[in-house]
Amino acid sequence: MVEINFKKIEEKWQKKWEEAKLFEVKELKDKKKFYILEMFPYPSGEGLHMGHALNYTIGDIYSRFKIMQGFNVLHPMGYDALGLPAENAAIEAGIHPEDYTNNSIKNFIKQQKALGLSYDWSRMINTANPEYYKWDQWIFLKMFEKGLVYKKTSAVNWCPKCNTVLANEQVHNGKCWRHSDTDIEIKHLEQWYFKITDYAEELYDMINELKEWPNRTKAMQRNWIGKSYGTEILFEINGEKWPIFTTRPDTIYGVTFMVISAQHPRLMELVTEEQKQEVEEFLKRLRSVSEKELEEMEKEGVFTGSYAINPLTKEKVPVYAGNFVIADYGSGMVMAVPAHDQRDFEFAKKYNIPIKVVIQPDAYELNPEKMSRAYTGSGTLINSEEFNGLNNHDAIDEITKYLEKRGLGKRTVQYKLRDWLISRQRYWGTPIPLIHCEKCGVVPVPEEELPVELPKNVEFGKGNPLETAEDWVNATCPKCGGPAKRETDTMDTFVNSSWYYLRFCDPHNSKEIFDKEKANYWVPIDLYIGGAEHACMHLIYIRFYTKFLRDIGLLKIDEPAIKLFHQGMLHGADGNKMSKSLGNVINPLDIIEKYSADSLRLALMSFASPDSDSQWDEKILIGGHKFLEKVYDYYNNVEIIEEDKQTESKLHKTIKSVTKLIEEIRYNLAIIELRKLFEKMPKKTSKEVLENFLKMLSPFCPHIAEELWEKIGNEPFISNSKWPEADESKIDEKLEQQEKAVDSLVSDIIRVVKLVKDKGGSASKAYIYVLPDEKEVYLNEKENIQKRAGIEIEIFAVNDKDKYDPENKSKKVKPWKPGIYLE
RNA sequence: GCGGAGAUGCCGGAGUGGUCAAACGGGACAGGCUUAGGACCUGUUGGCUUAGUGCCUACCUAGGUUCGAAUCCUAGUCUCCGCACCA
Repeated sequence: MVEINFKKIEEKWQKKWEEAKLFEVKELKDKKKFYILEMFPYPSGEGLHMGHALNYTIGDIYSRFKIMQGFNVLHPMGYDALGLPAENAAIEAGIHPEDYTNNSIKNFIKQQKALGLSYDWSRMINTANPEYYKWDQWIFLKMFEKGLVYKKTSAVNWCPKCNTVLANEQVHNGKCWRHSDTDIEIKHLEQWYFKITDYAEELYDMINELKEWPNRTKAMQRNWIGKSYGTEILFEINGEKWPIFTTRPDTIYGVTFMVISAQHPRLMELVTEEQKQEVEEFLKRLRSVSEKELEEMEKEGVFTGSYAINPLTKEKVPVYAGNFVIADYGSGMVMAVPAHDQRDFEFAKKYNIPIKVVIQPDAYELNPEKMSRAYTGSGTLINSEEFNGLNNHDAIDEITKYLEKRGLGKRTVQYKLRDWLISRQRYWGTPIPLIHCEKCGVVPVPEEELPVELPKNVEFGKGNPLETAEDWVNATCPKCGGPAKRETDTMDTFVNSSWYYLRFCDPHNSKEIFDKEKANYWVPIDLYIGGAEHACMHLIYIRFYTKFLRDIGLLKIDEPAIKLFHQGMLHGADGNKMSKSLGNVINPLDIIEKYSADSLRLALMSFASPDSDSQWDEKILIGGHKFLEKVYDYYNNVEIIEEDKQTESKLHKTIKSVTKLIEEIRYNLAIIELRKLFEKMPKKTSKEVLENFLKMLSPFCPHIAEELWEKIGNEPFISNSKWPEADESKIDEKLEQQEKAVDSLVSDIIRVVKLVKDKGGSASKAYIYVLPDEKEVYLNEKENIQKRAGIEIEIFAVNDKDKYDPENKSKKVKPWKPGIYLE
């Protein structure tokens, strides 16, 4: 077999694609568009890792497939360049984040090109570029204008490693999403928020419209947004009506106390003089614990000194401040029914608060004295005045109606989703375009002054670096012209990635965020590919932004992406997550160097289905590499003939299945189909077979496909040639059957030879007896059969007069099941 | 606690009512080629049995539906993942 210089071939075609601007696209009205996007990377100094390579290859195959199918394919790439890791890495390396980031991007591009990815590089974007983040600021101002931006002081999540606050979505299990070893601290700070909760309802309800999103992602989003139906009930405390939210109004007669969140902004209004000290001590203690510890803490609380009046019973119940009530869910205060809620039960036991049973299960009788846990099941109402005897499910409705009639409450819907905390006390992010004026208060930077660029001269390492840029901080108030100060918080980097897909439609527009017509030509994204870990972060934010931009008239779509695809996690060969400390990291570039980009692409798609987790396996890589060598070798020696019905039949069957499998992103199976076809391609075959096999191979292994396409006498490029269509009339099941019959004859001969030899006999020739009308088929395959079975054969029809058949084996012959006699 | 995914032969991994002892790859084994090894080619790879056959046992466990189940239903076991004091 000849040595193949994969590297030379790959560089040759990468250059040609680039020179031909093969993947650059424009809006073409008469062509059907297809927008395919992989989640853009955060360009770290480490360069491309295997997960990136997997992600991009999945997208690239689809993109190439769609191009060949005649779609106008937008397939862009950009860099999510702002963010803390770059800032930290830059500080560590002693260089400016901008230089650090630009180097990383250059490195990324080089590596992505080496993979042979079909991007329209002319549309590349870099979010750290002021021409990009200018539009982040522009959107911010639009939101500000619409009242979707606000500032509030509250308990926030602080990551001591990042040195900044985090959004709710970025706290995973009480730890920072970037530092899984770092406990989140609770701080009370004034921060900027986006009012994403204004969109909670639509974000929740429209999940149903996301027909081609993975179910688990939709489930996670539903869970995260957390819609629940319930009743808001007004409790009077100190002469004032306080609303509380409950999903169990049926238990209202069982309320024996109330709990207000320790983080509630109005908590102190309820605290009496006598209880003040105790409450403050409690709060102080809570402030010193991390979020994680808070979650693991026992339910605790202190009496506030105030009493609430139950609107139905008129009973007075004590109000406690508690550590287990969430300040910004519902109204931050709950009615506590210890008999029928486990948390309330534990709290009541701890503080000796009475327990009142109001729902009796059908099977037995509850005794408040003897209960060891709350009864949360269904049953019949007792101790509930006129509602006694009602089934509790009906009571939910009845009691709510009763309350509504008297103006004491109403049906409502609550969401778990919190507003998006976007303030970050760090440098490498989009500056918030606001100015603080002593006279005028908070004043937005006028649109025409955008972008507010990041100042270059800042000091890193002491709190928020922006505060050290005095020239920058000191500004004039756009309203009164007086001295003022710039906002030094920057925006969460998730802001940048929330609308980047739109900028790709018109990346160099300096006049507006994007041309509406261009954007509306390309959107929505037809196929969006990325990791599942973004289900409750990026994928909620991008939906929110899309809806907002629609509402200000820029877009006509409701959702950013039609189909969402999550690639599986690629683990190291040892089954663990690839990590430097475990030493199981495989670098894509090393593999490209040692084997080839095509081999890597093939391997990445062969480990398992692209959406399931898999392990790196050198053997699969080598197996694929060998396959490509065989293909190359084959095309260099194949003899082209006019027609090859047998293989063409197989070809068209394969076209049918491969097309479907690629469409469904089941690339691993598509590759298997191609391998099966190749296995059956004979030394002499038709151009139709040769061309179409290569076409189908080309999305997976585009370089070698181009090379061999040229070799068999075609003009470049196979990359934009027409995807084959299955011709049903060429699929001949009879030929397939014959092929199977030949296969089984071969293995039958081998089996019988072995049996004979095992019994001490010998066999040097096999006589084969077939039905008369099958004879020709077998004769045509004679050489093939001899070679494969490793024995000389002679074929007779059962009715041949002069056949040699000493044991009368022709008697056993059935259709496509020849008789065999060995000598 | 809530929600999601899954459990298939030595391994990876297809298959989701019959055409399934179950694709494809890897490994192992046998044969060919070769001075030898590698590479390459051919075949075998649940058990028993047989001149290429037939039978039995199999797709986490236990039941069930069906003429028929790896595939559907019920219960259970285990694994992975996400969220989690959301009232």
